[in-house]
Amino acid sequence: MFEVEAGIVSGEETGRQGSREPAASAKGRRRATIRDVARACGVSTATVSNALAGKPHVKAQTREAVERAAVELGYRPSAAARGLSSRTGRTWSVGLVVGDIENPVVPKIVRGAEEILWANRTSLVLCNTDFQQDKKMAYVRALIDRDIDGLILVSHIFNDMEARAISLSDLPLVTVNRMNDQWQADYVGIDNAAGTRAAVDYLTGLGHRRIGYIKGLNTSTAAQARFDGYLSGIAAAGGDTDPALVIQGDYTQESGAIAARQFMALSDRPTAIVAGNDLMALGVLGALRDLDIAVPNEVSVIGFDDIHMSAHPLINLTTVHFPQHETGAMAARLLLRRINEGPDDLPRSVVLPPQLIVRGSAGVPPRRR
Amino acid sequence: MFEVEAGIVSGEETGRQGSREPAASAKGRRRATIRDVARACGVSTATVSNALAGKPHVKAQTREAVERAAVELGYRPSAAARGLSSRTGRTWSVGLVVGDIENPVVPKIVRGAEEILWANRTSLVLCNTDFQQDKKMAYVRALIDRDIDGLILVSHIFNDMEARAISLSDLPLVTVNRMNDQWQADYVGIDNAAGTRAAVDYLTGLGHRRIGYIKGLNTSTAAQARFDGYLSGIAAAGGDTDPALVIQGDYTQESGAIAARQFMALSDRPTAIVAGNDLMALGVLGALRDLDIAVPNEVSVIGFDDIHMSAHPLINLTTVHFPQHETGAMAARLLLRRINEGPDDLPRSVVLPPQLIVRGSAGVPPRRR
DNA sequence: AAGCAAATACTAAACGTTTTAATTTTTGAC
DNA sequence: GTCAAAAATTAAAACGTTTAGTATTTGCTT
Repeated sequence: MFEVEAGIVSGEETGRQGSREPAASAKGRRRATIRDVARACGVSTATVSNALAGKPHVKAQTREAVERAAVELGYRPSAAARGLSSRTGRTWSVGLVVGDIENPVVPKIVRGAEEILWANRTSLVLCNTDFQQDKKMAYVRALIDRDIDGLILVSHIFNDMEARAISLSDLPLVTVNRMNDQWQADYVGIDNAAGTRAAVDYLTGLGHRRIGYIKGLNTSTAAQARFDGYLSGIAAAGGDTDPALVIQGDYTQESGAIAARQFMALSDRPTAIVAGNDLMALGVLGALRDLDIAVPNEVSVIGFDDIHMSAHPLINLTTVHFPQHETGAMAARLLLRRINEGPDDLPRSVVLPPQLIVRGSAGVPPRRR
Repeated sequence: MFEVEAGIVSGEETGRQGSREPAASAKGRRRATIRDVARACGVSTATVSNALAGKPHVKAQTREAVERAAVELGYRPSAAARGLSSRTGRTWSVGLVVGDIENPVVPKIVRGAEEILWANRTSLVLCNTDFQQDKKMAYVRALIDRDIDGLILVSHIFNDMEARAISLSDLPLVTVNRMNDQWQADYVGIDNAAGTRAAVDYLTGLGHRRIGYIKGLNTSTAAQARFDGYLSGIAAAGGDTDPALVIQGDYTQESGAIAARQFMALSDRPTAIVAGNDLMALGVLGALRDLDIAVPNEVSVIGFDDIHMSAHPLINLTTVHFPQHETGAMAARLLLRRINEGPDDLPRSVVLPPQLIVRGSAGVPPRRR
């Protein structure tokens, strides 16, 4: 399946030396500690700590000497020791729990969060759960063991029991894309119902009345809200409420393709299909191409999310834009805020507005035969 | 731009209580320490540590008691304290440095690595550098401060000076996709030259002789190798070596589109275009669609990477498959191996084979006018 | 030249583990 | 019962920081 080649050894041999001196061993120098710096400039570790932290009550001259010695020795404080010691014990790291990093919306959210976190010298521990309960729990436990400062959950929540089991009580927490009725946490997401509603309104405005909908996984509140938007749009326009027009998907491209075939097999086909996300919409487009059904002339298609590929000239999908980058950034901002402010202030919700992006996959319905 | 709604406060007020008892404060119980467990079953911390670590020389009865008390109190060892103490001081976390998490190949690599790391109880600190030198350096420094056990660099390397500056000497290191002549590290990647060569051979086999190539960023050894494969393929088939047939791109879709327009403006157009990656190939396809040039009837297009979208019926891109998941997984395996074995064994290189995936974007060249 | 406050620096404890070396307890043979 | 060996446990010393609390120096006032 693959080749393993012997690599090239560059530079000197790494032979072991007999001595076990802590000063400098065969394999590179031991990392300098604060004590080394203190010793180097004849001063106590406390002074080094204060000097380097920019605390007052340190003579300018001493501070300089310490700083010089620190760079000289290449001293860098150990994050672990810091996290342990300080009364305010921050580890400057947060957990980011996602279901599937390969879902195109996720990297954009991650990127948005990373940007803000990086600017605040906080590092990001990425956890991919495959949407498995136990993996999620195990990951969060590991994160708590690591004393992370906070947690961002993308499309995940905890039920009451889980939250209790991992004694989540005072961990700063932000949920993205998934409302949490049971547990107290900040939230950031979009108005999903309004998004789908805009899509449906656009279609009914074009004259469509028979509109199919492909639902996302029903474990998610977002999926439900998007569906609600569909229902309200259909109701408002007096559209067709045939139950055969709603198919359950699972947010994957394949499930979109399957649903499309199912719709097209109907004796009374829908003239338009709205998908719960772009990935399923892409599946629809693919299936329709395979079936040689023209988009939008025979069937209109609208997605949700506005992933990168939807804008490609060969795809050209009309869709509802979900501000992924901003969502991630906002989640990070809320989290840092809560980490700094403590648990005292009320949980906040930030609801970003979705926006219909009109491209070429939706048009007027075909004339009735 | 967005609405901020006051959240709903659930449950009891979080008013401060006067007392400052360490036992149980207003904001949830303090985390149980090993000392608490020890006290709870009248035993020393050393015994608790040994019992929980499954060390020998602990009476079965004691072990049971300790285990019971541990779960009872919800005791979980602090990772930070662990990393600090133990002689073998492992933190069970590694850094993963990528240039751009939004590039579709990256999440798959990340996912592959995550899978292996998770199975080995190691967590993953994600760093997104935007390919900026200073951000890369700062991130790595932060990682080293965190005492990570090892580092995976995706499409990044260090030059000698950088490596020295962060005293990288004994940090287990795996580079992905980018050979490193100066510094000693494990490597995993694919045979890029062979990949492009296969693509070019396929095209020349179909009769193409005038084949355009869009190079990736020339800072990368992978980009160079892919280009070398093109050159050797052209040479082997006696193809056209017009320098106008090679255009420098930057791995983005936009640069692919620009290059395509440039090729099509030529008086003597190429009959086929090979792109250094799929993203640029998608740009080519988009531009050709905009120009109303048929693929593959007028121009054939081949990409490199085989990102998810390339398989979509509307894209249907012939491309060279780069085993992204396996690459990430292998990188993690190599890293864990080196972490466990220590720096003594020779650096290894794993070279995975690329594979030409024939889809619909390449065909026989149009008949000469 | 003494006295005193401010400025500076230091000592020691704390953070939560693991590990070493020492100590106590148990076991089993005589 | 005695004693050595084996087993179980423990006290104490790390690990590398930060931070109270305390001690020293400095510089100014009388």
